[in-house]
Amino acid sequence: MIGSRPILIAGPTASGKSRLAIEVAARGNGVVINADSMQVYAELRILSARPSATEHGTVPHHLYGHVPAAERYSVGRWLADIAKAITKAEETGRRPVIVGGTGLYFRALTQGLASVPEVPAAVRTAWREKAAALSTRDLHNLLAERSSNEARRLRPNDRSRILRALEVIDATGRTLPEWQDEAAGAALVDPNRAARIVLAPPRAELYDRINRRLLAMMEAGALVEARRITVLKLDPDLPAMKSIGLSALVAHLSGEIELNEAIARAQTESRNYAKRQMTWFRSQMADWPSADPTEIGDLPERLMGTRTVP
RNA sequence: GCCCAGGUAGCUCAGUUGGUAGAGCAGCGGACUGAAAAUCCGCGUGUCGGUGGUUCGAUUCCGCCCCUGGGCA
Repeated sequence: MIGSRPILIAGPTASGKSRLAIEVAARGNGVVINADSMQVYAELRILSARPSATEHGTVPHHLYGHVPAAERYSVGRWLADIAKAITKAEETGRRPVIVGGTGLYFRALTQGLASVPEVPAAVRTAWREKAAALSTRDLHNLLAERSSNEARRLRPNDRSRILRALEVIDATGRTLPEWQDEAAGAALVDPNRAARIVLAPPRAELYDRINRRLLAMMEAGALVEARRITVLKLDPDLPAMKSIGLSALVAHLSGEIELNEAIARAQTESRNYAKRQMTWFRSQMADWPSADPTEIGDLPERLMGTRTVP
């Protein structure tokens, strides 16, 4: 557990988190640390809305664009990375300002992550190849043969969780819930000792910002960025390839759809995502204070204060 | 002006041999432990373009009108 009092800023996409984080870090001798699963990828600067070097100003930023899109990042790797980043911040006497939109990352940070052994790449690859020819139902049946409990726990259509469950059983001989019960990881940050906030703009306002930001991304060169990524010929199954808007822009680049349709699709995906984020924050992080960033008021002061934030 | 095809949910459309209608998308709610910007679950009343007529009953059949698209002039 860390000694200093970190500041945690969560919020849906386009809610203005990064700006707030930079302001707070600049005024409070802090470092900004990323808690967003897509902003870690080097090739996704515009599409992931990663703050640019000029936006960083004089504030140090960590865990932004430090992973090649060809790699498979994960919450486990992020947790290891952020442990180092926090330690480093403390050594230099700076306060960590952890900002992002990935709810799972905040959960792992503040509640710990089960110490499941890493599934060997060979096992993962084997399952991926095997799964390619199988329906999700088939996979669910395979899971039921190995553990009826796991099969019952997961929906028969939930392909990504079913695959993960199969991999874990195959690689470790135990199920995920067994690991979670017996190998609960310690939390890196005690949420009660951190200053934390969930930015929650009114829905209509947020959607408007999302739609406008997509247009701004286009002007900033999102198409060029998308093309650069297609040139890499990466496995479409990689996490970075699931970045919002990427498939729509690629579809346009290959002549399948008009530009305005690609933009509309990317905007819709982004709105859908924001909605899922808000659901997570509401239910999984219900004990976090929330604030409407459109009337930000003294939020930076409250976050920096030593004991005014509940 | 004439001919043809349409006008049904916010959008794209299906359908009702006459008994007031349902898909996809959008939108809304929910789940969530190493792919999480992932993955999954749930939610469908709308003058069936308007107006007359036929009928026990019309969104459905008939007349007229309006609108949209295409064609002919």
